Amino acid sequence: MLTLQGRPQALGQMTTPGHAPAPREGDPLQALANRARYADGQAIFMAGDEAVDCFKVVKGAVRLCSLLSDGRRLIAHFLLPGDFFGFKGVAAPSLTAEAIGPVEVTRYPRRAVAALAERDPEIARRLHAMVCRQLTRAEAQLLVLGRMTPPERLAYFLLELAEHGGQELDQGAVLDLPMSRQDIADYLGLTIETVSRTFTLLKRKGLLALPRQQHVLLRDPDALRDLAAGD
Amino acid sequence: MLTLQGRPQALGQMTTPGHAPAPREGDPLQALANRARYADGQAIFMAGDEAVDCFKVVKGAVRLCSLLSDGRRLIAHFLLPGDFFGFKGVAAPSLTAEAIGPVEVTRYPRRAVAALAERDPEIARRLHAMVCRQLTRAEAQLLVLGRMTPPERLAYFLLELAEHGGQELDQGAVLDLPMSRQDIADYLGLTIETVSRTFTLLKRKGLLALPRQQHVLLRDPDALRDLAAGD
DNA sequence: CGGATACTTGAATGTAATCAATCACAGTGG
DNA sequence: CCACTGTGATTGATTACATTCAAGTATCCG
Repeated sequence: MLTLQGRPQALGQMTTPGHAPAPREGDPLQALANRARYADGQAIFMAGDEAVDCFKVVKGAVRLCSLLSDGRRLIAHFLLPGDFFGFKGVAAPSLTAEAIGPVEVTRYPRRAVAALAERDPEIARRLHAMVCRQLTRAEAQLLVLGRMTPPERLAYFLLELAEHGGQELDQGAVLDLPMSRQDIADYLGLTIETVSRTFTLLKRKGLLALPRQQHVLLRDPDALRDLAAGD
Repeated sequence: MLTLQGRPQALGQMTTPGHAPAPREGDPLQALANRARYADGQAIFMAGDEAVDCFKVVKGAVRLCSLLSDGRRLIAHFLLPGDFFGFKGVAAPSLTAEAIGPVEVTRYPRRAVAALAERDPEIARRLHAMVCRQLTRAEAQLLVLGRMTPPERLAYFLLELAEHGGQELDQGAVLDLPMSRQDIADYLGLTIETVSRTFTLLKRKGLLALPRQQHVLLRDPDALRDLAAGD
């Protein structure tokens, strides 16, 4: 019932080649691109501020989060290399984007993107498809936060991350977690302790191993999939 | 920090006049419309099935929900008169739409809507804006499900409902709840008992009154707003 | 008015949160 | 190279709170 979407927000097949800043002919969007870097924890944009740019992650990871005044935090999305963000609508963003570790992004001026979408229906279609995918993704996550147990949530998270890479994970893929346990907790609506205990639980059950704190070996992807599907 | 969006998915200002089936000249979308009725509990479309139509609620209420195989359910959205649904992307819907009580909807054939959007950039823009609003709404709800307490969740729900009507609620608006306590529970990620107890709690605190089971009088909208904002 | 359903309330349980300490690890400087 | 230090992660003990199980009560409909 719960199906994981691969590559949640791939807007196209732009395999940005390394660090070449030259616009790629095939993609009019890429002509608008420029690079930017952010340090660990730095805000890329803030909820409520006027949105001036759209982004694509090139290197590193980004979190999109909401914050309550008493410090409670929820991370709505993690963005990894290849993911686009900040493309939603024209108004001010409702989420804050922050760098997880050093991050490198491509930046597209919002006005130019909008103008391009006006002229080029194909671009408009791609932007629309992107937002639709994000919505589907968010809806799946509502079920996770509203009705799933901690082990189910963690399995969901790990598989989502694994499928982003697109790698076959049937032969014990090793997953690299760029984010902290606190980030994972804030993504899954749990505390850091519960995330830790749940890692330990899944380890004891033989579903995964933790060779390093930031590395996860998925020992039994099928069992994890069953968990993540909630049945 | 948590801002409620009024009229979450108003696609236009189509003030559909009662039961007139005639297409309205000003709106090319309306030319595609036809009517349909559904009985209480009836599925309008099912997650996974091919999407053939888009909808607008005319009368009654609709729930969009996910279901796990063991019966756990989460309602992602409630749709009320004036709300559009089923407009997301071209693929199969990820949520099931069900009638809450007898429902009357306008139906737009998906193919025709897509074709219209191809020809008419203004329509495409409206569709895009609609999906963006839904995404923003879903992101706000992630925070609710992931980090808020039961009273906060209920206050959020009630205000969201109140603001849908667009009425000024400063002078004790009476709210009509078309859905059951179980529906509210499945929307807020709680059990039916917790929803009930939370109603009682807010009643004791003087924030609201329940003249009938389905009617809520918002006695102190400001306090409710503070609760819903989580601070 | 009767019966069914939906909602509320109560008591007990279980689970995740909290509070607190220990452990592992990366980075630094001796 | 290795002890030292600070941060982040894990583990343990306790608490708080929503869930579960179980009556009771109100409401709606025929």
